[in-house]
Amino acid sequence: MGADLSSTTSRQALMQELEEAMRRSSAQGVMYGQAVANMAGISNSDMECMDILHLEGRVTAGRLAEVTGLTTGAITGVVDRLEKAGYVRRERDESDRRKVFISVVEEKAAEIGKFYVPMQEAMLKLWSSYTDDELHLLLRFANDGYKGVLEATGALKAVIDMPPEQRASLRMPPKTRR
Amino acid sequence: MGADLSSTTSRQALMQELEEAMRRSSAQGVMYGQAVANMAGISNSDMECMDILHLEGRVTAGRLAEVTGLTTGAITGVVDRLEKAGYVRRERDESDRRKVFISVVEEKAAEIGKFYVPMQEAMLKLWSSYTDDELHLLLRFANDGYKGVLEATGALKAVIDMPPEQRASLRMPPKTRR
DNA sequence: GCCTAATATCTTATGTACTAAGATAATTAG
DNA sequence: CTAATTATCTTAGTACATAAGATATTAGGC
Repeated sequence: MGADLSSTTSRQALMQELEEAMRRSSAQGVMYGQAVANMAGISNSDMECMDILHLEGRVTAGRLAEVTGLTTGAITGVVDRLEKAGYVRRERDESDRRKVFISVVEEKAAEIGKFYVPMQEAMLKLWSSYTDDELHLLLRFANDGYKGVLEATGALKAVIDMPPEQRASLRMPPKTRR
Repeated sequence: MGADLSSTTSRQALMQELEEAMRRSSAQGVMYGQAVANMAGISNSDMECMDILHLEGRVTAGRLAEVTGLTTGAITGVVDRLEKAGYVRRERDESDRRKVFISVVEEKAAEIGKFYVPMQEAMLKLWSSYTDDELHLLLRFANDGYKGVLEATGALKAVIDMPPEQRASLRMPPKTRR
């Protein structure tokens, strides 16, 4: 557990502060992303798919559904919009003609990239104030953090398997009327 | 993952790696939040408002609209849903009866809190592997990061004032009529 | 006090993006 | 060749958002 260098209390407070700071900056990051999507005139999901396309390159519609957690029907809509706006192209796989590969139209996508310039500059400025060793620590933190959140996402499913009398009250009736 | 500590190139690569790691973990964090909202049976906006209520305490409907960026009409819907599900209560301000304060029903809201336990445990575990000094560095980083993103969000508005021939293609058709 | 303007929330009409279920089309297995 | 499987698209219905305006309350000028 803790490398308890000074008092336990202050360390606890430190962690609390850290949690809040992380939450704040993360929330602001989400806002930035939404602002970019807005300016580009596409939805959040559309933007998320563009992100995935950049990271993974040419992917199938099914893969997008898998990663985003959206239904294949929703992905059809996403790709329709992105294709119509000129950001991506549909390309049938010639060896398996059921599959549809989605690929980015780089020249057009670069227009979106412009909106990320302020963010990239801010991050660069921020990071340049750290030593290599400090950056390594941050990298380790980010990687461990990712693993931690993944782990927590898995553990979250276990929470649903808790005493049923509690669970019942948490559930929302999926059928609603207006 | 070899680290070349000396050359500028490796520092550049380090930053690139850091950017990607941050992006991944942040995206995963968003996913976690969505999963929690899903399990609690409320929408993302509903959850965001619950968050704000926890941070700011008893706030008016108008304040929620202001912070979330949603219209007041949308907030009416959010509060309707949350109230119906028992998470919040509407309370008219007696000194200005136009205003409606929204306050959390703590006993009910605690049920949502349960879903955050896995995340909190993961973070606690993660942070306990760092020294106090390291945590201070991380805190500084998170705070500076927040400021950086805020700054970038401001700068983003300036990007819209770029050559109009580019902007036109980016704009969303506001094709609503009434 | 009364009329007008301003403020805070809610209502209505409408549009977008989602899901669920199933249709369509291509591939694989028996 | 037929049946099962896989990948995407289509259709019908729902949720949640906006825009504009309705409603209710408060505040200001006379």
